[in-house]
Amino acid sequence: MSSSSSPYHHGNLRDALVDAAVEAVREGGPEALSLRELARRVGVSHAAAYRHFADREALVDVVAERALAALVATVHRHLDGLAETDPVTLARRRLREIGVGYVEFALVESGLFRLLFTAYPDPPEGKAAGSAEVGGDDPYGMLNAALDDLVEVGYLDPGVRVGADVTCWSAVHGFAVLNVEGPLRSLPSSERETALAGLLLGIDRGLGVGGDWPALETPVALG
Amino acid sequence: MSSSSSPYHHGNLRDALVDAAVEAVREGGPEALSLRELARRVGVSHAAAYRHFADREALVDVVAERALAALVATVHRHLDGLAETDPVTLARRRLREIGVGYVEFALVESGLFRLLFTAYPDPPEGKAAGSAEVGGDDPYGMLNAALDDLVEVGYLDPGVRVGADVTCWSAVHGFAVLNVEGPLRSLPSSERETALAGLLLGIDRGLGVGGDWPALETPVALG
DNA sequence: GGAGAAAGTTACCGGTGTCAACATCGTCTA
DNA sequence: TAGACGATGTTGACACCGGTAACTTTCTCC
Repeated sequence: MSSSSSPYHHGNLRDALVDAAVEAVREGGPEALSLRELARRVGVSHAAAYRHFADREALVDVVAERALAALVATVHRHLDGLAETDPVTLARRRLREIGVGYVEFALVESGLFRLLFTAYPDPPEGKAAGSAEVGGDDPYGMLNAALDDLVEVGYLDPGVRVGADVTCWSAVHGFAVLNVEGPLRSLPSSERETALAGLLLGIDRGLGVGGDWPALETPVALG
Repeated sequence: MSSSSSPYHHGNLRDALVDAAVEAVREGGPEALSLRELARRVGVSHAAAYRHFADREALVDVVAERALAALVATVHRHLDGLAETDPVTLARRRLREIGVGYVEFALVESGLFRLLFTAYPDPPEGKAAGSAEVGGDDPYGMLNAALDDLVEVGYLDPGVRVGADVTCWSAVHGFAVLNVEGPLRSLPSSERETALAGLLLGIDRGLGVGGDWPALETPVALG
């Protein structure tokens, strides 16, 4: 009497819960992640989740990992779309596309983005901790790699390089936050794009070593 | 028999609730703002609050106003501490002190800061809406005033002026967010200060019209 | 001195996270 | 092959939360 209807054991509840959680967060942000609601959706009793997650936070952390991976994927996609021969221009456009991808993800997947930054999987911090850090699979690593490239091709002064990572991250992240959940959230998207273009241009110009490089001409398109 | 013990009517429940709410948020952030807990603290039944606030959100909005006022006050305090004769240097240092004050507030009053940006009292947006906007009593207005000053004294190119407001706000806000609740939250404060100094220097340098202005020398001190 | 509004109260509803006790199932071993 | 055991899922409770309705007390004003 167990074969038909619903089996007592779900089979892979954990994965099902995570999938449902990701979906819920995509649609309603972090505050839409309710264990009971998830259990309901998956067709399981409200306490079942505790066999797989210590508490709500533990599930949030797993969703955050997924969100981070998705963010990295979006940025990578932007990077891969780059066709450019001149190494200096390529490096500059790389940095810029990281910013565009970051902001695009924040706007398109705002639920995941918001959750990600209330539970960021442990920080870059000391910059010397983890092994695969620079260039690794987090936005900060990619940013650092891009900045190092800019130094290598001679566009970025090594002295300026030091604080550039935090500055770039701050600017782009701040733009994203202000536009996703902040006071700029109802800006028309055209204005938003020109504003972002201006910001990225400011970064590019502010970083340049002062040579006679022409400005990057490509417009910004989000989404 | 109403004079002693506890009078049926509190007297000024509304103010008491707001005060208690501000205190709770200062200590525990937005998620610590519970109507029932507040009612308990003030010594009143849990439903009493609904005579003064439509719902929780309404109280949050009032706290947000207070938070905004406190933020503005902090920035103003930094601005008032400026003694400088040269108009260009003064304008540049004004812009910088706005950034420092903003970040300082975010770090010192992190609870209020976090609440503020989940319920920002309606946005600058169209830039043409409200009356007392530029130079008014919100950080965005102060920022715009400072940038206009920079144009007036000849430090900032009018063409660059256009997007400068969003860029500056994004950079400083992003820095604050990353350091308050984000991946940089456990950065040692000395590193934090040098990072902020670098960011503000980047802004100042990126905005400069290219004259022979010397770099601002003052270090950043938070708190 | 009433009438009526303002500002409290209690009692309830549905929602949440979390835990303890119990039921069921697969699996591994005596 | 029988049975024990651990993994997994269920039920029922508890303590919170925000919110509403109905009732009571107090203040104010005519």
